[in-house]
Amino acid sequence: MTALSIMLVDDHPIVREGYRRLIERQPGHRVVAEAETAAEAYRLFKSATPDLTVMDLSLPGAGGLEAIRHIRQWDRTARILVFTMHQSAPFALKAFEAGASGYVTKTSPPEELIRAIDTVARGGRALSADIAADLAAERLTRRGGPLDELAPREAEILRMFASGQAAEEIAEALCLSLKTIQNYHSQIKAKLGARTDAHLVWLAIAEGLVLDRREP
Amino acid sequence: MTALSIMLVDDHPIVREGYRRLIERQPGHRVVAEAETAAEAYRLFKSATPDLTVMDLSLPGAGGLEAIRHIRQWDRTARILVFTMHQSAPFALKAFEAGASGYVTKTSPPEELIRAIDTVARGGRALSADIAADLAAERLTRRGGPLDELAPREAEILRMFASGQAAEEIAEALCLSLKTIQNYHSQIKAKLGARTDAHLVWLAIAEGLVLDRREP
DNA sequence: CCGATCCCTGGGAAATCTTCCCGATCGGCC
DNA sequence: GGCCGATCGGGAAGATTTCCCAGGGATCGG
Repeated sequence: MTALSIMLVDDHPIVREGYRRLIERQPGHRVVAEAETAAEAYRLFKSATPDLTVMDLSLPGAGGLEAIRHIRQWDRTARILVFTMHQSAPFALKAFEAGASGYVTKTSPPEELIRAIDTVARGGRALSADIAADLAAERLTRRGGPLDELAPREAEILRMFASGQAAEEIAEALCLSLKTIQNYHSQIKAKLGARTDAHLVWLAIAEGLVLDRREP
Repeated sequence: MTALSIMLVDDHPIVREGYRRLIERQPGHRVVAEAETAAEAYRLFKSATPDLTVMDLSLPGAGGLEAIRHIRQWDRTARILVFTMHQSAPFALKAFEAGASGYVTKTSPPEELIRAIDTVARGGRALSADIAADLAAERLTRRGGPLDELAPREAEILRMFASGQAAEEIAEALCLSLKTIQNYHSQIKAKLGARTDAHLVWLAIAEGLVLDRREP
């Protein structure tokens, strides 16, 4: 096999520069494309067809998760390695759900990124040690997020509420009674121990139910 | 004068690597120290006494702003250039208030960082073009951030509310009537056009009134 | 000094929302 | 079948929100 072709997706040119130098220091690794936005990533992927894509989640416009879904929809065999600053297990889970094969945080030592690239290129899965530890702790303690307490419907309504939708809008969107939404709202606050709507928003953010900046 | 000595402060090793290579490509620029946390930055500054410090705002533990204040408290002549992903005029203002001499976003082309480093080293002030445009637009249109609409008291109450405090708690903390807080709350929502408390929290986050993760 | 204006503080009253309790249905599971 | 939890909503008392209003204080131009 010849060189491994790689596409970089990150909205910070200087940061891309750092990745590129680091990656191309490895023999047999070539960066063949660089994209700044989700749309550009999708477009470039189709023309460059890299063996592997290294993608940040925080992108202007549609977020990185959207980009991953689009690319995977176009090529189900695409290997995508998420490389992001978000040191959050919920983000990592979302990335894998969207179709990523790896998740490495930018706080990791450079060797970890290199190792993850090789692993993912070989068809494997890679996960940052810190995130892996988080997930393990979550599984062991059975309550990494208080969200486990919530029924699916409750979590869904919390997500909509925390993202700013009014109770009436949620009711309409879900074809439910306003009263039902209000009841859920009270129940969710009670279950999570939130005394305030604002507190509820922070909990939703902390659990990765809603994303603070644009999206991933 | 001999070489310009520079300290880098950023919690991502790989990102620091990128900066360092970029900076040291300039003749007469030498990176003499690298720090990952605010505490480390303060400690290293005292021993390395760099001519200029390039600092990210998102640091583990105490944030970058805190580091800037500490360093400037120790050396009022310290030249600090903030280099961060936060493309937000309020963040930039906070940085300058804390004692920074420059603010460049990571979305800027590399040359802008180089130019800013030289400007700040020479005793000047530097500001990213995008942030400068934001500030100008804010001044011109009188509402770049919707928060300009708010009276100081309103902003204060919004901050407390958005950070999760209940109306009653705010009233007690400020020695005001609960009714007053409730009235403010309604008025703030009306002024900012927020239909929902959650929406209000997002606005407060977007304007940098409250900080999502740790601090800047 | 005077009026205009804005900020800060709160009362009143009607409308709305929250909370708590309750019943109903439906699908799993023992 | 019986039990349990998830989902969906009504009812009523209590709390909150909203809108309107008002007085005091500060500032500013005339």
